[in-house]
Amino acid sequence: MGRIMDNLESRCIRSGLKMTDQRRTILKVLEGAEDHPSVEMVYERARSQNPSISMATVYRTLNLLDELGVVIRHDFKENFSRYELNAEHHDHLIDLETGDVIEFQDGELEAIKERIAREMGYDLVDHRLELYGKRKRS
Amino acid sequence: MGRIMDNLESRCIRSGLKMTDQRRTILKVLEGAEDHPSVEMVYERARSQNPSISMATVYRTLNLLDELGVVIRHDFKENFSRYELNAEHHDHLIDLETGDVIEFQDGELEAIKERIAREMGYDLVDHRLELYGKRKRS
DNA sequence: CTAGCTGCAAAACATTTGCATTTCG
DNA sequence: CGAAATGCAAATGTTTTGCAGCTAG
Repeated sequence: MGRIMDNLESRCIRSGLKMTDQRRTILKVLEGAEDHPSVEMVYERARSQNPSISMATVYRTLNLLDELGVVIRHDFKENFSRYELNAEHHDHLIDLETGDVIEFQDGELEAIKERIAREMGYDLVDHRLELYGKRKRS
Repeated sequence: MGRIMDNLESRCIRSGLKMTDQRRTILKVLEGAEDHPSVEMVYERARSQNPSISMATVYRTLNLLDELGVVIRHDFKENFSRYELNAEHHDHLIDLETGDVIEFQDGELEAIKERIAREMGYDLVDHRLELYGKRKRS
């Protein structure tokens, strides 16, 4: 540990955030997450490490981190949001049967997105691509 | 008119839906929409043609139409849903400055989406691609 | 010390639902 | 007539916020 967390922490501090226990805990939860946790999940995991943390703080913190670009907020076809640390760009494939979220990256795809935006007279600021599928039988 | 609406209506009837004034009005609103209206907007437009229509009915109807595949529900990066008639497939570019939603279609892109899902061992059931951009200057 | 955080509970929003009544077929 | 649809108001689930007290820097 240490390396990544320090980077995260210092990035937050450089952005003018105060480092409280709650925030440190939330960052640690995000760091350790191998999935794309919902706010509820971040809350529960944080709470198990540090019971004195409230839902409101989790929401406020995730919103801040999102604005700073430290995390990415996802709104898949569900009625709640999920978050993940903002690492290298990738897209998502959602398994419709299990709800699993699988990451993937495809250079050709990235190039095409850029091209399309450009052709339409736009600078691409952000984008999202989600594939929803069922595991192939046989 | 007539042609499209009859198709819509008969499609609904064939699916076992009763054709009420409210539903006819909502279908007409969707037919006339050149944008991607929110539920609130569908409600207001429907209401101006037929004041005896309630929000609950708009929600219930749009959900039904979505299940039947008559409309497509979009959840862009906003905190509400938008709907449009289910015509030929296309993706969306959202203008971050004006909020305008622009449709586009790109065959190469479609092929790549299929390929990626296949390579990962999935059958593509649904997908969404949204580009968020700012109009190029100069 | 004090701007910024926090917890709590209440509010805000979009959306759904229970129920009594009306309507389509 | 009977199943399905409607309006209304209340309930829901997620996310936000006002406020008084706490804490990092």
